[in-house]
Amino acid sequence: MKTKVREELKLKKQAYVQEEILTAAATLFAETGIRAVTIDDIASSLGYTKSVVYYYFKNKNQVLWEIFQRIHEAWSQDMTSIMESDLPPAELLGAMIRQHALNVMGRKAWTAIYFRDQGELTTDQQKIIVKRKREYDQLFKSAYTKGVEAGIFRDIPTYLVVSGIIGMANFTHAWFKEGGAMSPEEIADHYVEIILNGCKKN
Amino acid sequence: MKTKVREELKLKKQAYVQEEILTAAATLFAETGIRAVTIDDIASSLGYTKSVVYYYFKNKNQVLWEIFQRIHEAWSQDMTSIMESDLPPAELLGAMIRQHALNVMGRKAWTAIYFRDQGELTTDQQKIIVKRKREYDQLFKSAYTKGVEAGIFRDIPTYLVVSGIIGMANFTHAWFKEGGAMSPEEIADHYVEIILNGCKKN
DNA sequence: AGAAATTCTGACCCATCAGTCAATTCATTT
DNA sequence: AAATGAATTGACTGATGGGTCAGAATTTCT
Repeated sequence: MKTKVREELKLKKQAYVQEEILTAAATLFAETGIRAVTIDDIASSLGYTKSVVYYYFKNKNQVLWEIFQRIHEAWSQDMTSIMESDLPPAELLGAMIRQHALNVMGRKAWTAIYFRDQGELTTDQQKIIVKRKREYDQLFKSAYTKGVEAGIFRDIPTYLVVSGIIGMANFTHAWFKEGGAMSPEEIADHYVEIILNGCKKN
Repeated sequence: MKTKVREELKLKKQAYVQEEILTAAATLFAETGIRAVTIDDIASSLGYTKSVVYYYFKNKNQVLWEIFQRIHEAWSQDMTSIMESDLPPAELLGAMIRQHALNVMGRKAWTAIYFRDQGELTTDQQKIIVKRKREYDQLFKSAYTKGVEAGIFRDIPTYLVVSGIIGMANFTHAWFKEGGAMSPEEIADHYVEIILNGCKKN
């Protein structure tokens, strides 16, 4: 069946162009905000015309939604693989903070979009994102709770601690510059230390 | 000179309507993002027509810029009055964190706009805001540096600590609900404790 | 009351931009 | 070389929304 081979090739090429468009779109969205970016902008940043984008995506919302999907997939994979390694509470929470911070700094555009532009999605899509964010927070919460139960973390409301961690890490997207004085790893490690010390029971 | 009295009255009335419009605009801007809010939306949320807004403001950008001015004024006033009370480093930094967190939670709309929508300003305006933010950060940095010199804080790069603090506090705007389980003061105090413990030299 | 200033209205213009579509080019297969 | 189908173009439409303006309504002053 040559048709099958051809079909696959076609899909691969399409997938490639789609990813290319998504990457370009994400960069532009992050820079100036979704509303400020036209489909023309996305297309011409790749040397295409508007119609090409519409050939690969139904509409602007689908482009945005696919970006959200990519972000979620990547982040949740990273995080769950950490959860599986059963480290003791402090090390576990530390690894999670570190990973989240690295993710943010490694893909600043993603963070900007994921946390700033949720409101551009449809209400149904927003519901999904809210739920996913809750699940993501939940991973941090359970790690912290374990630490409290083990008597090594102070008994502070977990959502407060977790939000603080996420907020602290997310904010790096606003100031971190690739190739600056500190590497993402150093920055992440400092934050891990601040939080772990800050929450340590003494 | 009756004309003078009249002039003043006129200005007062105008000022009142202007503030009214700015408040309404800020709320809407925060909710859905600046681009998503039309001048009509702002006007009709107050029972006015579009033209009324244009009577009091030159254009949409001026509305936004005035909001940014208000935010800066309020925040920098709060902060400098804390700086003037010469507290010892740890207490000083604690008071600043507390104040910033309270400001954020007290005016969630402002925070959303000030940190999310900077990109909607003109480049000249952005430059001013960037400079102001740097000055604001500087206040925190100097407080932290004092603590390091006094040997009570660990010697972590100050911009890292300060960004962490601001990020943590700012993020409350995304989850804090008026009338929830914890008061803004309690939340602020917890964050103060986490940071001070996290940075304490031991 | 009547003049003068102020505030407000609604219709209008114009640029932008999401999304469509018929037609064309290009690549692949037979 | 002809046929099939994928990829691309560019012109078009329709809606939206920023901003203008001439005049109407209202308030204030004399």
